[in-house]
Amino acid sequence: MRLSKNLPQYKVVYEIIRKHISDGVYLKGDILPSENELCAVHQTTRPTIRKALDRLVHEGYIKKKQGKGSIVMGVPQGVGILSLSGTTSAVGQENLITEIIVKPEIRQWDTTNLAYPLLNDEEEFGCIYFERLRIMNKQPVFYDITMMPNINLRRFISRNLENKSLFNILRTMYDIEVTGGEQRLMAILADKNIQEYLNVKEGHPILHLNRKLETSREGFFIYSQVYCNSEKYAIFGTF
Amino acid sequence: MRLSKNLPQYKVVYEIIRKHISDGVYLKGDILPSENELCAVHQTTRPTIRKALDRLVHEGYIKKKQGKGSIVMGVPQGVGILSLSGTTSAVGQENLITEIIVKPEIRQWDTTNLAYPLLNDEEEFGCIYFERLRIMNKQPVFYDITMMPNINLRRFISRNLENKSLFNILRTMYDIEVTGGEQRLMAILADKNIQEYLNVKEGHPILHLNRKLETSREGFFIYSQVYCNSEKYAIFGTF
DNA sequence: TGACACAACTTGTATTTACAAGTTAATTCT
DNA sequence: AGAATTAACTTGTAAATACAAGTTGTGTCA
Repeated sequence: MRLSKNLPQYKVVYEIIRKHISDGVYLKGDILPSENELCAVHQTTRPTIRKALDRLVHEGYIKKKQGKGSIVMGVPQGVGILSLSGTTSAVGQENLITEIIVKPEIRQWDTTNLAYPLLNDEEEFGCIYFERLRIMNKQPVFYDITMMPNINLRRFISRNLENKSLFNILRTMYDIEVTGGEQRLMAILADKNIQEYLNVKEGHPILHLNRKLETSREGFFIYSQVYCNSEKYAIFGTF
Repeated sequence: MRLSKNLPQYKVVYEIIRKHISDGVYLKGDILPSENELCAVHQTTRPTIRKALDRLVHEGYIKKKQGKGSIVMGVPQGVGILSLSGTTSAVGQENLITEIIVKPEIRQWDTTNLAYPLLNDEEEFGCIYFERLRIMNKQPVFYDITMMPNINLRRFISRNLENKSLFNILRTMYDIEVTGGEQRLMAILADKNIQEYLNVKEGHPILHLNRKLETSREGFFIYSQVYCNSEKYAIFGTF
């Protein structure tokens, strides 16, 4: 895959700075080079640089202050709730292990728990289905079911989801970016299944998210259901 | 109050279009006048118009499509969860009644349930405190406690919160906009207090949000705790 | 009639230039 | 030395211009 995609300049700049922040080249509290310096470095003009920075501001990587500069905030802890960055970065990567309960496989859509109607194309192509369990400090915290249409995702079912996040794979391997989405959120009591996976007793309150994620590929949506034991690890999110 | 605030042009344009959408002048599915037309109408240039539209896109009021135009999406259903638009617009205003449990009053901070440390100034000035109950179709759904520092909010405690949302009052009366925030989210079991207010039995799962909202006024944060009976009205949010 | 090509739209990207406004540190004056 | 001013930064706003790229309907040609 690895399409070298002719990105517009401002996105190139955005990607570079973004990577620098997530790689720790710039640390929280640091001040980025001034816009004029960035112009010089990337051989472009202020509006272009500013567009890149706007995006970083929007996603929470930096904050700007007139007269001062662009202050690095670090990798955002999820926008909304567990949202644009995926579960992995929403809780922090430390001590997080992903266990695959059901490996990615192609099967029919299971619409019983789906809060959203399926599009025709989606129904036709079938779905890629998998279940994962996220474990923090030996304690299972998230149990999630993901479904997405089997459209143009070659070799996906053979990919290893354990270490890399789903969003990263889609981003780097298939040039699919999650651009937004909607979710329904509720508190429920753990059923037998959940009790087992999340290791909780009957009557334990569980956070349930039913989500539909939108991507940069038109008509390609990701459906997921997340069950979370929020007893020790409350979900944290900025917006 | 009512400071006529010298807004920059792009914000003026943004406010006008935003109002047109929330007032129903433009309906969902409509296509906005083209950028060039908007330039003519508002006597400005494309970069300015585009900056206004960018913001509308970002907040979910419109979507843009190259070659086609700007498509109206309607008033966004909350960004993240119950977030930038406040509870009122997150669940839709139909059949929503707000009952004031504790009228706004000035008191000391109650830090027992607060997940965030207070700043010195905030502690010093004391806090404006109130509790509200949101009722949908005669069913109590949200119970929320709000605290904010008592800084430069003249006459706030005498304002009527029942019909207008807190965010609207802050926006129109004090020129304070909520720009973002962070929240912790968990599922809990209703305690005695919650059982009574939300009219649920013991052992009922409740959605609990502990939030710190950031505003356009530096150093002014709003702290709120929301308890939600998500049995019938799952919280819906886009991001 | 049907398919193709084109023209007239739309938004997307990029440069250049200019000035306003906030911050900071050095300099100057008292 | 201390306070006030200033100069040199920073980001914020705005205009004018150009071309690229996607969409749509019109028109022409077969």
